[in-house]
Amino acid sequence: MNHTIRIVLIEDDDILRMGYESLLTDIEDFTVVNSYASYDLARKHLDADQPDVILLDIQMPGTNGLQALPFIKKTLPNAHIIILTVFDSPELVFEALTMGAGGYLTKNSSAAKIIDAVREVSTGGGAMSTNVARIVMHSFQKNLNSPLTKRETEILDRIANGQTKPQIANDLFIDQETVRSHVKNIYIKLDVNSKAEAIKTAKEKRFI
Amino acid sequence: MNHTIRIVLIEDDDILRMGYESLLTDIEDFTVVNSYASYDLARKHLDADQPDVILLDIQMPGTNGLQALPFIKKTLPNAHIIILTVFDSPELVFEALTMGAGGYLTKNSSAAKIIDAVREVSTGGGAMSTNVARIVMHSFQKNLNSPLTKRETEILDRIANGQTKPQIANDLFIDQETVRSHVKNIYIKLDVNSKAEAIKTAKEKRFI
DNA sequence: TAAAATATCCCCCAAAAAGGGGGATGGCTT
DNA sequence: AAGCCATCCCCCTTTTTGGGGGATATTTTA
Repeated sequence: MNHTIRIVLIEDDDILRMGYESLLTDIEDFTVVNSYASYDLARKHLDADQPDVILLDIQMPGTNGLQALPFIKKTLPNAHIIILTVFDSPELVFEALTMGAGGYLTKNSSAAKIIDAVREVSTGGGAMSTNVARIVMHSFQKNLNSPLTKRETEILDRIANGQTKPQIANDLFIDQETVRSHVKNIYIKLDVNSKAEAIKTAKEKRFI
Repeated sequence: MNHTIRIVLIEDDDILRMGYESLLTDIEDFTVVNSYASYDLARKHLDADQPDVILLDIQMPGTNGLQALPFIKKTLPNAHIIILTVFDSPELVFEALTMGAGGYLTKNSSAAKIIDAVREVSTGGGAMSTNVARIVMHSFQKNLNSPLTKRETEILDRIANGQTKPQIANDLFIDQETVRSHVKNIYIKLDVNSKAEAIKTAKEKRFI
């Protein structure tokens, strides 16, 4: 199959945009159908462009990349979007990920990585620069030195999922009073005295 | 700096293990200090091996990779661990991520990807095969067609974090009764009638 | 512009849950 | 033998919840 990957660039920096365009155009099965300096400029053309992959800058004049993402997904549900950014703060990364980008590259990514990423997302894969991967993996990592026992962790986890003590007791086939005892111990260990505080503390310290 | 990256392989498949060893040994700044068919065999040697990077298979006889991970991290806190697996189920991926691996590769990864991954994790970066990246990114992606309004989502999110209505009211500078109204509407929209159900449903449908 | 959705607030009520205190018991590990 | 762990029991008050019935002003959308 000699299917050409149709690419649209949305990047406000002229130099970078031309750089990407030149880089990607040189790839045999890539076609850069259009490139724009902002989403506001791109918007009315996207439908006609019918891109398979959109390289989308976050910081842009007017509608920024993250704001544009939902609109793009509505207009072109089948397009794969790769976020480009110089920032790599956890907050921005997670916000971008929740918006449903197929890839997230920091701008220091090498040419080879960018080309790989385009190919990956166009086939439904995921692409992440190593900075982003590190941030994401760190967010998953649990604290291995939790003061909580297995049972306590199990129970606090259920509390964090909104279960009441009676429900938890029922699910775990133990008495409500047992759950209560565990909760008491959890509160002592975390030095808190309410559900909300326990959840907050436990999440901050990655006990759950 | 001509620092050699010391690598240990723990992989029960003889062919694969030798394949990796041959592949990695050929890299100038890589040294495969040892390779083992199981964690149980590797355990007593790891301290002497002092690896920078450990390639760790998940499915193994005896202690499997995920079970071994906490022990390895305790023995060698500074070693970077790359999980190798043929499976790529979300459950396994997330479990491995919570254990604190620095990389997660599926076994269909190309030689180049493996070499890249070793280099990445040895410098504290993250490495993820595209399959894994896809799974992880999908887990973050929120449902863009949530029936909940911004305010309702905000409130449900706080409920999911264990906050009570009075606390939420206080934080948002609104009346408890207002919070109550929103909660009522949330329950109607989600067709539930308790906190726990609302959280469960909203998480399943990725509204929060 | 008119209708719908949204965000805000008010009252009634009973049932449920939470949290603080005080225990006990058997099992397992160190 | 001492500690931790998981299990269960009782006292008690306060807080929270959820179901019902509204109102009103702003904002969005059709």
